[in-house]
Amino acid sequence: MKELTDKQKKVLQFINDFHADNAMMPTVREIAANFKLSIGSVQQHLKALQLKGCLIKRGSLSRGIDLPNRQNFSPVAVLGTVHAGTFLEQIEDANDYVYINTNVTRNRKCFALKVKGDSMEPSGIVEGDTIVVSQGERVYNGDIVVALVDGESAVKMFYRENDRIFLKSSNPKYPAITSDNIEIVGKLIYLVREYKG
Amino acid sequence: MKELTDKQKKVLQFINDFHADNAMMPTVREIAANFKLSIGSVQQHLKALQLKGCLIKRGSLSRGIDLPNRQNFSPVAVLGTVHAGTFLEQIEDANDYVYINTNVTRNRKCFALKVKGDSMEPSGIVEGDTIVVSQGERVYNGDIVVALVDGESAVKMFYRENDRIFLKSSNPKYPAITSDNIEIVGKLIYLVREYKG
DNA sequence: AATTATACTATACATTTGTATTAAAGTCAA
DNA sequence: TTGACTTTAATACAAATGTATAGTATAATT
Repeated sequence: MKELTDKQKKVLQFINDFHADNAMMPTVREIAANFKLSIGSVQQHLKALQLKGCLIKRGSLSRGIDLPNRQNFSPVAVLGTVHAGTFLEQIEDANDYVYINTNVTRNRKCFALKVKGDSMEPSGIVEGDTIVVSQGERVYNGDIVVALVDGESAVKMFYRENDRIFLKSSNPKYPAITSDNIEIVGKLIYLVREYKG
Repeated sequence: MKELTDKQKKVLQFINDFHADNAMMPTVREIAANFKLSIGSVQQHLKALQLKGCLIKRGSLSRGIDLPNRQNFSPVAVLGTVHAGTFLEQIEDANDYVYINTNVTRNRKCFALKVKGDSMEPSGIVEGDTIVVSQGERVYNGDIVVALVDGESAVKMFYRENDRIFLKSSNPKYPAITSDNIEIVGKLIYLVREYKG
């Protein structure tokens, strides 16, 4: 990316802001109106930004500007609650979503869960946290997973020793779990926490 | 919001997905093409969705669909590292950003920091976490804050007792801090953690 | 039977929007 | 000065897009 002139920076900034506010890219004329410029002048700026790699045109679609470093977010459904240590409560109508950058969710099959309990507290997972779980991932010793043990689900650290799976809480007051009937649902890939009040 | 028909749900879902993928709303004809429908049919669906409050039209702009529950994200700059317990390292060029829903950042002045150290581990804040701090907030006992103590910065729990401020680590191996020269920089409002590998 | 809501097609028209062309003036470095 | 680049304007045209109209059909409700 070459250096941008002041005016080019301002135009790029405006495009960015406009998109953040309106969820759509501005038209040539909307940019022109903002800076009190002519259409041709804006065309020139867009052309320069394109040459410098800071802007992409999508054919001749309307509002067809795109930004190379655009951030994309996709909704991940919060499907239930994990009483970290024991059960998973399924939520009936999944109207709750967390929005995760597609850089993270790319090519993955994900869902999210609300955490209850303190069994993973020393790993930094506390009550109220929302965890994002990716299904069908390869898991290694020490990974944090959501697993089904005899039909009940929990968030635990995964360990395989001599072909036997152990699920350990990071909080020492809970014992490690092992069973012939353990199914790994998915692996933790993301966590968000909102502090309210 | 009234009940949506199956077809209306599908159309709404497509609009949502299209926007997530392309950062712009689809045109009437793009929707029509996706479902192999006529323009008029799509117009009908959009009209119904609008009546049911699930969709907003912005005048007669191109791609002028908007969604009432559209999620907006704004960049929050990651300004440095907090060696949770001691220093704050300032990062020179802030090219790192976290994107936070504007529902959270609304009307706030925020910045973000990378966490190092384990002094807040029992509160679920561990090394590598990115915390979002809001400046100029009113803080109450028990809130987690970023504070300057004699010029050095740290993430701690805030307590005021008899007009004296105490900053406590949740990890008991660190002592509480008190000083005549404590400045509260901001209050923790959000935390994100990405599990890599 | 009449009404209402849904679902769909086909076509025409008006507006919005991107693009091309031409022209002029300013800046900066070789 | 020349030349390259930037900045700006005015205008015209083509493509994309929203909107309106007219008509058919089905299902559920009154």
